[in-house]
Amino acid sequence: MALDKNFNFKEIEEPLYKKWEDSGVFQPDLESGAKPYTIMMPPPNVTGSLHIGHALNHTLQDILIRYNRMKGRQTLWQPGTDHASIAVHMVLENQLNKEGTSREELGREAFMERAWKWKEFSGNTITSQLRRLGTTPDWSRERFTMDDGLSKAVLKAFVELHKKGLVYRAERLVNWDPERQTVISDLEVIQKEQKGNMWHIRYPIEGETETFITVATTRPETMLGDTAVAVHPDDERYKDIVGKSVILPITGRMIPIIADEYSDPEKGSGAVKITPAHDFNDFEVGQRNNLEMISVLNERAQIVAREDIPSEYHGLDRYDARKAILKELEELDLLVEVESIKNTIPVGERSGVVIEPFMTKQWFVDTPTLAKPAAQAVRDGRTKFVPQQYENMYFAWVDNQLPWCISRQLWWGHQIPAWYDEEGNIYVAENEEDARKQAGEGATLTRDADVLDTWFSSALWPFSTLGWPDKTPELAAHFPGDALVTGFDIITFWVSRMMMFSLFLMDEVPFKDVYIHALVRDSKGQKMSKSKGNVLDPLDLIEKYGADALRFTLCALCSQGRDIRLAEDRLEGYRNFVTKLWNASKYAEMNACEFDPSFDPTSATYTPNKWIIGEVSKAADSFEEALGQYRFNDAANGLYHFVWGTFCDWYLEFTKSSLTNEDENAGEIRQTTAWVLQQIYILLNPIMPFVTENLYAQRVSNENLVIGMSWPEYDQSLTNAVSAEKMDWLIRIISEIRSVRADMNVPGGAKIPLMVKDACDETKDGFNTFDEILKRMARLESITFVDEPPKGAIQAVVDKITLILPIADIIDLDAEKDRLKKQLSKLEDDINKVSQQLDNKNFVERAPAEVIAEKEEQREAAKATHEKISAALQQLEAA
RNA sequence: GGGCGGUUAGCUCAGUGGUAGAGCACUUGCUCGACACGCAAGGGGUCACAGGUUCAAGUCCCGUACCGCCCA
Repeated sequence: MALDKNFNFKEIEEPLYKKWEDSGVFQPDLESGAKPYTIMMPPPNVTGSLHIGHALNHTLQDILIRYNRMKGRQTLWQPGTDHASIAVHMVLENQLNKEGTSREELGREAFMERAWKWKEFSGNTITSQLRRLGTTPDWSRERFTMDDGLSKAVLKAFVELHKKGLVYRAERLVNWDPERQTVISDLEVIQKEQKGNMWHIRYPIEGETETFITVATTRPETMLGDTAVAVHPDDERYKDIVGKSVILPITGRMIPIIADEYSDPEKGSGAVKITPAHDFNDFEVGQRNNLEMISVLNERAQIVAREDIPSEYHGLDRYDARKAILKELEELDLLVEVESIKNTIPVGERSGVVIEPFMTKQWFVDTPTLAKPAAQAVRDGRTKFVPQQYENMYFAWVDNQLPWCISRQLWWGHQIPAWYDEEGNIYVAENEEDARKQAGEGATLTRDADVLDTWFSSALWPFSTLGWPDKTPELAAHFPGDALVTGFDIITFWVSRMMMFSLFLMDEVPFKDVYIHALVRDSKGQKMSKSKGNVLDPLDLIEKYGADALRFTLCALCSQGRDIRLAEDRLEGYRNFVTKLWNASKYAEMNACEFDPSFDPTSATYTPNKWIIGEVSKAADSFEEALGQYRFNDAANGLYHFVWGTFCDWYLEFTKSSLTNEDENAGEIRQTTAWVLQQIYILLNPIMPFVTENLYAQRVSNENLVIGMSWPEYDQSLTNAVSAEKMDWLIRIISEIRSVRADMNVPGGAKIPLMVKDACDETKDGFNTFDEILKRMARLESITFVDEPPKGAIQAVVDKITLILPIADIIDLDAEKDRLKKQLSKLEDDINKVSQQLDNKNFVERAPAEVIAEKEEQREAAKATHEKISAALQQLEAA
């Protein structure tokens, strides 16, 4: 069966993937006793669909997994998705809104049912898309953060943390989303810059007439909750009034003037209003000064009905209240100035709603305590970041932890395992029965209605997916993992929390290496986003160029510490590479290069064969070295260069005519060609699995899948320096002649004679051995050895010999003279440069001997070439 | 404001103290029996700027400018 004209990826990818999946190789053989290799897939959001960032992330993981599987490791790539509390709520509540109902109307149970149904329906989108990429996680072990097992792990972790006092309930100021009506974490709040106003308001001082203190604020509506005015203790202007009170306008409440370093004398009037229940900084001031905390906004960010707040404000939305208050202040002649400023406002990452600092009772994790061992583990090198510079980002976060608020006023998620009795006592337990035991007979218990932050369950991922808290064989084998592959934006959300929870619950780091890859941007360096319309959809790209091309592109562009700018022409280039490999295989097929399992590469005798076999082993070594250091671009480019630049451009050309002429080397060449291709299919398989698997099946054997094969190990003797040197010489001779011909505009088709001057016996031997190759590839009519060049010939120097092309009649002699002069001047520059160094006493005294020797050699070589070229020029000028 | 990264060919980027590299683009020439998604050859660089260390700096150090990111 002959190969098609091109690789028809559209028809081949899907059935091939099925073959892989059905073969069972994705699953680790726990009985094998082989050294485990484990990667925990960062669980994509269950609501999500595949974007180019996922494509990069999963391609890199798949390359590591496929490679290590072939290396014989017991490989587990653990896949799954997380339940994305807030995102799912947003989807479902939008649906309910459209239907004219709400989750409250529906009730918790019915809502959850609906959420599960929705998950079953759309939750598989991303996992099926990942299959299109050709990724090979163990789908049979796919987990979801709300599975029974993982939920059990969440309960266990919560209870364990609570026992040690590392989970607790407290009243604190938190980030509140008034639309979603839930707490969100610091990390989900984005500080957005905007144009705003700074309103300067006068507060009358008690017991004095016409004396005011002016405060400035960007949020006038919170003044209803002011409980102090603060001035700097060193501020002379206000020295006398510290300790007095101001009459808070509109409310008539008396609030003290206090001295606190928080207020900045340089800013505005130097006096600042303090609203501890509505601002994080003011909260701190309040704690320091024992101030009252007055919440004036409810959970919907509406003004509450307090006695000291005039009733017309009750129930007003925060922005309506702002307008009304400003109007009233103006009427009272208390608004002295409105200043236009740039300020930042906190916005919910997902909802886009302005976040409100809100006083409420919530559950917290004592992350400041948990973060200490997590930081130490990286400082000790038990977990390494690659590239290392990302450790800074990790430390910046982990060393400056604030308690992590983990309760969310949502339903979709893990309900907090805490029960309250009628007196408000708290019982934390894995189930109600245990809680009841703690509470004693007759207590009426109600469970906390809130759920946990999704990241709480994700933080357990490296061991909860393996069956923890049970002691399973997979947990024993595959924890801790080897590598975590993720983007830098997830270091804080996820990496640090896995570190903390893993060290606390498992007493071990969750993974040895954290490889942080780049962000994929568009060709102009802009972040891809739907609103900008510059999104490259990986599925479109797969449709257009094939999964192999996409995978190879992402791998080849993935250099460390830089973002990836992805343009479609790169994909085109690597699609061409797929085609190149295809055509080389087709060439082999047409020339009857059939794979011979009995072929022993160490037995090859023909020099080009020995050479290319050695090059295979070098290419494999570089690939392994690069991958070992997570240098994906080097890994990809090394193979690219070997396949295209070495094997196709040189080896196949060297050996072509032996095959057509059926000379004495033809047999070994056929074996070698087929063997090299077979090796290429294997070496390239981790990056380009589809085309290599397909070619292997068609051209080598379809008995076994490449995916399950062993990574080749090459005998050291295969890298043969002597043949490498010989072939390198041959390549340089051919390149030099081709270059001179092109420079001198010798017609491509013209066969010309070559004369060689100063050839030693070894060189003559080389010319004789490769006579046919030289004549064909350099388009030569004849090769002869001479002592003196004829008049008016082109000359070129390679090593110690001079190549002479006596074609005076077809070339422009002046152009040739110019060419030689240019070469001479370049050589003179080189000689001067090196001489300058060699003449420098300091250099000769201090530089290492081998460097000096190298320079001397360079100078000698340049001088020798210079001499030969000057002779050529003289000879030409004499003509 | 604090921190981190970047600045190398037209573009996108490698580069590990010892004479600057790749891919794409560009120019020229090729219906040579695998491949025009190709072959061959070529042009193109003040390595952002200024200073320092060193026998020797794109590479190490300091500063400046600009770009990007993270944190406040």
